[in-house]
Amino acid sequence: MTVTIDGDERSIDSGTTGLDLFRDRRDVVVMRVAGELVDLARELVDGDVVEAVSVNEPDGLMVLRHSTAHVLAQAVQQVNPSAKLGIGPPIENGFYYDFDVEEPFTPEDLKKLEKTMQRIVKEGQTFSRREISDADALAELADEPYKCELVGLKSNAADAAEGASAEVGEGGLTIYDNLNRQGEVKWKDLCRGPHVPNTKVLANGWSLMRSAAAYWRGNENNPQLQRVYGTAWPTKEELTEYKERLAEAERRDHRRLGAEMDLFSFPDAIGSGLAVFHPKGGVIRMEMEEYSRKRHVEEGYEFVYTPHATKKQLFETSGHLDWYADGMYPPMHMDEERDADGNITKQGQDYYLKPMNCPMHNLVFDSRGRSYRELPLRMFEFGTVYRNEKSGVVHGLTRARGFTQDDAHIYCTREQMKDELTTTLNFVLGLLKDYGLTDFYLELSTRNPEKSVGDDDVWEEATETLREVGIASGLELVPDPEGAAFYGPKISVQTRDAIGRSWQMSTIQLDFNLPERFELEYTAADNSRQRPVMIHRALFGSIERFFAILTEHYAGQFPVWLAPVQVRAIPVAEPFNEYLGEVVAELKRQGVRAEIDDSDERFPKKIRNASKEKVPFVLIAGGDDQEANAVSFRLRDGSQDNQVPIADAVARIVAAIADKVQV
RNA sequence: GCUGGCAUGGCGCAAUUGGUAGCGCACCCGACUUGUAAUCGGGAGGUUGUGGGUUCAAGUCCCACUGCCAGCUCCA
Repeated sequence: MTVTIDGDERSIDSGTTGLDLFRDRRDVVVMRVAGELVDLARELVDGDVVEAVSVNEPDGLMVLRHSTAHVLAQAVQQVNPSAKLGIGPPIENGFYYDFDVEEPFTPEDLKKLEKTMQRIVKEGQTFSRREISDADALAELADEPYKCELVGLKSNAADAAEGASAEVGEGGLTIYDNLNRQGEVKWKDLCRGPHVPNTKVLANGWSLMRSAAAYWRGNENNPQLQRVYGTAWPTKEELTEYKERLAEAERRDHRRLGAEMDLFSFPDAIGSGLAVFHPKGGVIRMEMEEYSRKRHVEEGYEFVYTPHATKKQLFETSGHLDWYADGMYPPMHMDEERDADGNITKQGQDYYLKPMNCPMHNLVFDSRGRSYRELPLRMFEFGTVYRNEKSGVVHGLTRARGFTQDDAHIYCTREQMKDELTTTLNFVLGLLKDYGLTDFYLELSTRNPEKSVGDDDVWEEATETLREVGIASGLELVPDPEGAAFYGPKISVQTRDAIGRSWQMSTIQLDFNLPERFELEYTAADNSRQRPVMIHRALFGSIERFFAILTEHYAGQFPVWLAPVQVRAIPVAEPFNEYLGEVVAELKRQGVRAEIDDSDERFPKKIRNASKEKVPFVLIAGGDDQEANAVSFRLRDGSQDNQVPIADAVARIVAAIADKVQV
């Protein structure tokens, strides 16, 4: 019979499997037949179009990780036969498997499980597929209540739970038996497959990472299972590299750098998720804000300031209390008066800390009659908001309970909307680039019918407008179905940082609903009353969070314009203090944050201190420099540039700041 | 909020079976000071996150609370 293998037609005997075909290619873990991933052990039939799938490509790697998850589950049930199986899919960088067990896993348990897995891997067990009817599966898996639940849900596995489609898919059910070399069944699991042919393929490229609870089928009303996370790679070298990437991310963690570099802290006395910025962090933040202000002025934004607290009514009008009351700080009951007997003599009222700035900006818009001549009206504010984030989600500066949005609301006509969105998107991207981010893509978040207000055609128009603007940008546009806020669709700018992690940055939301709720109006050219369209736009999202992202992106080595200390002058010895002091004075006159280290420490210690503080420019002067009326540069990478004439050195530093370059 | 773990001077860590809380860095004082990541000596600093309990005795065991870490759920 004839099959097509990786584009070449070949004639093969009946009964030939992928194992036979790809015997010489050790990297091939699975194959694609007519575009579908199947086990190598599958027998091919006449006319099949077959592609080898290497462990080094995404599909192959996923299969490897899925199979590793199976070995984990096998090990868990070997150690603890009463453990019930949940779901065990591959994920980015690895896999997890959920178990219902009496006692949560301890770190020692994980070590023991790794040893057990190691034995299974070394034993070279094969994954053997067998088809089974629903009824037979339910009978065979009677001891696995979660698997049985999945059997009942299989027709819409994608909805059943994240990862459920790894276990059951549309069509017939399959069970994988793990066979030892004698062909004995050592373990089995309901699974859609495919799998690598043999556990030996896993080799030494995997590792268990951590355990934690997870809700069954991702619903917090369901019981919690114990989830074990692992990672798996084609080779031990790639595993080691992955672990090194994790270590690098840890070294860059803004919470760690924030403490080390004295940038900010979260005093217990203030409360969870509420940061204070120390002087060095304050400088960085001030520079970030100042530059943003300057650019907003240039782009025609006007600046407003609004209070942090407001009466309840405002958030009833906006609808925020309907949707987000749980996420708001509880109300403060004000102005109530009682007599001596405790009877209320004056009704009080509730005030809330603001979780959003938009209602306040609407009130500014509505403070007087507006003309079409004023539109687009662009209001900007560094508006500090407070949100009652659940205790378990607070995370450094990236998820705080109090933070400052660089928030703008643009009021315009429907005709202006598209141009305005285009301009805004370009402005946003340009500004992010100025802060040193370069790698972007867009995400289009569309309506969630369960969590939204407004008419369909209005949503449709808003969504299509955003889509057109997104496509016109030329950036990749990724759909985010049902990800929109209740009042309108949004486009968000995602950025990848220096070590490849993506972050959601700016959001641009189109909103026809709040203008309606606030009954905002302007007078059009024909003297009619018209409703403006509102564009919500945050660029950093939150300044605190952007601060954290930049800190991690730069690993604390900020570009000169943001660095808390831009120049540290270090005399080789005490006699040169005065000479270097004059250079520092000149730099200060030019607005540079320069300081001299005239402490009693010895020279090498001063170099070390400057290095640990990640100061971008270290200026050194000794006898050679003084004679030449020069200074020597030492940069953060340890490189040097000796005997640079003072005027040149100053010019170089001033230019590096003005050009916002990294050094 | 849920599950698990953790909490010892400013920071990083130590303290045997429950038995006198130590070390390094930073800080203060003194001496030293000539070319690229740690000069030497001395000093000060902690009722061990908070509140209860068990015990002759608690950093260590138990309970509650607060905070932090990981994951889940959530994220306007």
